[in-house]
Amino acid sequence: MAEKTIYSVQSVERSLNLLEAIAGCENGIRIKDLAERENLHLSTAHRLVSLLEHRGYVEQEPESKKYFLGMKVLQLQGYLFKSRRLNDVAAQELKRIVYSLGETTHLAVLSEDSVVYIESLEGVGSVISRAPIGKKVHIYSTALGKALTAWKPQDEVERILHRTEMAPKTPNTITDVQAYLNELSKVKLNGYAVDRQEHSMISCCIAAPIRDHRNEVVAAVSVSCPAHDFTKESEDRIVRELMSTAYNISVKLGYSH
Amino acid sequence: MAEKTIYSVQSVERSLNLLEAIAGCENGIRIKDLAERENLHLSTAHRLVSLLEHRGYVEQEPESKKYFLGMKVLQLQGYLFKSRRLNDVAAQELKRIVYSLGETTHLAVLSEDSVVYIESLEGVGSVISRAPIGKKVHIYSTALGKALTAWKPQDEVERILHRTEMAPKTPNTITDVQAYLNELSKVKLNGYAVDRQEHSMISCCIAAPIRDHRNEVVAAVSVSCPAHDFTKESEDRIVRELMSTAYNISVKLGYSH
DNA sequence: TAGTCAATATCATATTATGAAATAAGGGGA
DNA sequence: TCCCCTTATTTCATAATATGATATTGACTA
Repeated sequence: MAEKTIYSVQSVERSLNLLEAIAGCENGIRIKDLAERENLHLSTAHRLVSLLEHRGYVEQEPESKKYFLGMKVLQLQGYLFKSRRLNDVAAQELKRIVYSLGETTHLAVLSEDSVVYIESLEGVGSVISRAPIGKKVHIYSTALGKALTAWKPQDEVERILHRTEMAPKTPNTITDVQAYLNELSKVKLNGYAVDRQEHSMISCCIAAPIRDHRNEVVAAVSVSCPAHDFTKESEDRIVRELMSTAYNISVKLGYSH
Repeated sequence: MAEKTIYSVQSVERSLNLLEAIAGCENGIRIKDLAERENLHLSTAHRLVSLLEHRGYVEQEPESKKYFLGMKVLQLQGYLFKSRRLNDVAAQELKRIVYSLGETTHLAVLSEDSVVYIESLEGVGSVISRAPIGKKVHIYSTALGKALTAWKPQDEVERILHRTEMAPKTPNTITDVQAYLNELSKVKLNGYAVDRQEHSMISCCIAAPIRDHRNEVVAAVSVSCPAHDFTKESEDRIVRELMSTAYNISVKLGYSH
């Protein structure tokens, strides 16, 4: 928590702002609009974006002149997995879950205030489709979110929630900070988190934390299953599989407590 | 092709260099080594990397002080519009291939000089394992590379090859620019590309181009199969499936020629 | 064909990023 | 336990660099 001094390098910050702005534009954006939106002079925006383009971070569609996010990002992402070892280690285990349970599974980490999917495997014939890798969801309505935050310091969780609008996704969604914190106590007690149609009416989800050598929760695995199949029995079966999977992955990451 | 002037913004370029350097370090890297490697003064490197850290692009492991790629990259990837649309659209079709052929399939795009995998599905019980998403491979030894470059202007392909060391991966690898260009003519004639143990002795691979509304090749799908199973019959069967898959995806992307 | 709007390029200048040097924080050895 | 050495972090004056104004090019429309 010890606050580090924050350095500012104007041109770099502007570049990152531009990159993220372009990233957020599904249909691309023209340089002029971009400059306006970011309050930059046209020539400045153009110079910075040209550089990003040259480096492959953004691409310009020749005919519309609109800028889109570039494929370089994918390459970076490829390195991310390698560097984190998580994926390599987790891939085998996820496959095993899918084979044994036939349900869709996800691997996710916490990034800033969000749950970010970093791997997913769709159950053969499963009704629940996998989330695209890189997708962000809120912490408050998902089992993964609960599993990823349950062991964090409470004040940190509160801070995240205060920055988040806890809009109800379904009638079951937890929309109250205190209620969420209570839920987290249960998660810690059980060792796993459950989403009972809180994110979507069609599915329920169970998630378990993955820990590294420091005993820190660094990721979480989940299994989703159709709400109408979610009985006490299936829940127990999934929990058993999931906990052992999460444990195996943790051990491979160096966890030994 | 008209050469654009390349702008340079020192601090931004340095930041991107640092980001990419960190990305390439599987085991993380300390600021001092990073500064040395990039020929930057320690304080400059530190300032820039701190900024990247603050923005979530890199993360510093507290005890070792080493820097790793951050999770922000995943969020960006989630925004990758083109590829996401591509992924959504392609996912269904890839699944179909896996079901019908039982072989591992890949979806890739060209980024800079490389083939980059953006989606992969492993065939149930297949010997060929899927490449990790984000992985880069050279264009000259893979069916995907051929499919992605065959319809590009020849001079562009030549330029890529001249920047690439065409090292033989197997005795079958094409290591000569002219031979590769000839191969591309065949690809264009057939409408699909084949790798006959050119990248690895254990597998063969067939790839077909995916086009968008402009008729441009924007991606390619491939099916890999064990070399010993690669008969004329299996080739035909795969080609048939693959071509219709590539066509379906193209149509969904707006292709209509 | 002229006129408009947006993208791209050039360039002098002031702002900003820089490197040097100081400080803080660990970590290992005596 | 304490000291020394290494490395991370911070500060700050200055020169180099990024900036915005302006000019040019190009594409589209009426």
